[in-house]
Formats: sequence, structure tokens, C-alpha cells
Amino acid sequence: MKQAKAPKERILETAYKLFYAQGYNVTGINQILEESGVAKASLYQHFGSKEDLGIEYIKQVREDWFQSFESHLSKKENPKQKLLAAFDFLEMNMTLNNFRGCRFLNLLSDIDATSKGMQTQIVEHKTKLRNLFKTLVKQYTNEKVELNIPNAHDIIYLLFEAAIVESKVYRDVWPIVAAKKAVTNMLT
Amino acid sequence: MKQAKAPKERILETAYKLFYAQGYNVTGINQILEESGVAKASLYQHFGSKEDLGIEYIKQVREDWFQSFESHLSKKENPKQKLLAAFDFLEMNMTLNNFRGCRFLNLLSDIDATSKGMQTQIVEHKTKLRNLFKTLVKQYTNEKVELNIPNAHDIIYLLFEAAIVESKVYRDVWPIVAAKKAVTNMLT
DNA sequence: AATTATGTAGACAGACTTGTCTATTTATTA
DNA sequence: TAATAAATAGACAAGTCTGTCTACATAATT
Repeated sequence: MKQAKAPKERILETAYKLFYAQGYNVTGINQILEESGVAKASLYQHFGSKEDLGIEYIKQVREDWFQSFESHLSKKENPKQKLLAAFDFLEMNMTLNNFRGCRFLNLLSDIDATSKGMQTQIVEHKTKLRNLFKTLVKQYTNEKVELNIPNAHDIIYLLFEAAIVESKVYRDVWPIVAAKKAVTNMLT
Repeated sequence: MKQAKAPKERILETAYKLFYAQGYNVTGINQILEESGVAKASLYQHFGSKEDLGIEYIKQVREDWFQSFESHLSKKENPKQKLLAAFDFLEMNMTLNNFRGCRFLNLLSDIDATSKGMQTQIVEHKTKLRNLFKTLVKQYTNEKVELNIPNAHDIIYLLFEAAIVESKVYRDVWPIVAAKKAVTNMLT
């Protein structure tokens, strides 16, 4: 190995940046190669095709995202505070990334039905997130009194998702603030 | 005029179909011309560019969507039933269009920041929808007792948007059903 | 030190993209 | 009916895209 990072890693880092900033379809292989300083043959050595690169990209994003998300929630003690912290996480990230929205949902619109492999990754990711909310709500209702709201975890999940999407539409944090306020109301 | 529809109209109808089914970026001018049976020169006569066609497309979709939406709500008498009918409208449409999601949000992901004209149309459309919910909630709270939920109209709007997006992700109506149940809960 | 593996540089194929332009034909209007 | 307007067909430019391939250089290993 040399001192610089390996070609495969450099490709993924550049894809991480460009696929989010510009979109998957609109980002060409050649641009990724130029900006990462990797030869074309190397890309097709490590990834068989652009779609394969896309799938590797999502898998890495899934890992990174959940690690960052759970790391943020772990700073809070009880499930209620964790649930609310999820929206602080959103507000921070959406502001930092200039309201570019959700990597997964953006990609889903880009690929539509053309890539089953990517679509599967996206659905699995969202399902995992939904289950995380389910677990937190269950923990909350176990120690607190029961909620009079049926399917509370799904409502929180939906508000979380809407907060991302709509903050992108309006390029503003108001949907995140409003969603958090609604969840706060639910949990009292 | 001939018996067949005018070229401009045929182009818009084909764009209406293809932009939704495949996406804006992925749909080429040539495919639209072939399927609508119109010459290329005619397209550039009526629309100056693909982007202009895209803007005309959104404007037409905005009109059609709101007409269909308000026509559906008008069948109900009181504001509460109208608000709930909004979700029935979603369930019907998402099932019919095979869970292809929201034309506006899909397009927003496609174009990203490349077309200011289209982006403006999308934001205006969503703002109008948000205001419609605001009006309906205000009508409801005027005749009923006041809601103990602050910004109820924004929460309903967010749940409505999430219902569209997530029914696309899961290719299932459960997010729409869950969102409607939550709104029902809010309005009792 | 010689061999093997890995990466680079870039030409190339084949297909696609938007947009322009010419030449011809079909409709509409004066 | 003649003049004008609108639509058609399709070649063409200049660029993009993904993926393959050859030739050469650098790195790691035996």
C-alpha cells in the first residue's frame, strides 16, 4: 500500500460526495474518475458496473448513517429524550448539507424501478429505521403510562420522514421543528 | 384543426405519461416525439427547450391535480370529513398509479438545483396544498371546540406528504392508512 | 533480483443526449 | 384559387454516457 488511500476507497469517497450533491443518474463515471484520480480500468476492476458501485455506495451510506444516528441518540438517557433527539439530529444534518434531503429517497427517485438491488437496500434501511422507532416507543410505554395513540411509532416514523422531505422542499427547518413539537405533544 | 389532437397537446400528454413513469432526466426528447407522433421541429416550435416543456408539464399537472383533489373533497360536507377524504384520495391514486409516488417530489429529486423554474412551481404547489389544509383546520376549529394540538394543519400536511412518500417506498398503503388514523385521532 | 499483481493513461466502440437546420408536405386563411 | 402558416421527416452537429481494451508503469511478493 502507498501513503495515499486505495483507489477503491477514493472512488467510494468521491461517489459519496457526487451522488448526493448531483444525483446518481446525472453523475457520470468519468467525473468520479477524474475527481478521485483513479483510472477507469481500476473502477471496473473493483466494481463490475456503475450499478454495482451504486449498491456498494448505499451499503456504506447505510452503515455510516446508522452509526451516526445511534451515536447521537446514545447521548440521551431515556427513550423519550432519544426520540426527540432524532429530530435534533435531522435539524443539524439538513442544515449542514444545505437541505439536500435524504440520500435514500433521492436515490429511489433517481433509479425508480431500474435497479432492484438498490431498491432493496433502500427499503431495508427504512424498515430498520422504522423498527428502531418501534423499539424506542415500546421502551417508553413500558416505563411510562400507556399512550392513547395507536401505532405511535409509525406516526413518529412518518413525521420523521416528512421532516426530511419537506425541509428539502422548503429549504427550511420548519418541518423538522413542527414534527418535533408534534412528537413532544404525543409523549406527554 | 384536424380530427386528431394538436401536436402541442399530444406532446404534453406523452410527457405526462413518460415523465411520471420513467422520470424526467431519463426520458429523452426523441422518445416523447416517437410516442406522440410529432416532428422534432414542432416540439421546438411550441417549447423552446426540454426545460420549458418540463415547466409547462408541471403547470398542467398542478392544475389537474388540484382540480381532481378538490373535486374529491367537495363530495364531503364538513371540514373534518374533507380532511379525512384527502387520505382516501391518496389511497385511491397511489393504488391506481402503482405506487409511483408524488409527481412533484419525484421531479424535485430529478432536477435538483438545475432548473429554478421547475423548483419554483413545485414549492408553490406544496405551499398551496399546505394552505388548503390550514383553511380546512380553521373551519373545523371554528365550528368545533378548539384542538389542543398546536399547528395541527402542519402536522396533517406532514402526515399527508409522508403518506405519499412512504407508500412509494414500501409499495403498500399502510402509511396512508396509518396517517389517516392519526388524523382521525387528532380530530376527535 | 525476477515474477506477479495492481494501477495508470487513454483510445475506442456504440449508443445515447439536446438542439439546429433543410426540404417537403399538409392545412388554413385571405 | 393562391398565398401563408404549420407540421413532417430526418440528417447533422457536438456533446454525453457506459463499458472494453491495449500498452505501460509501479508496487508487492516469492
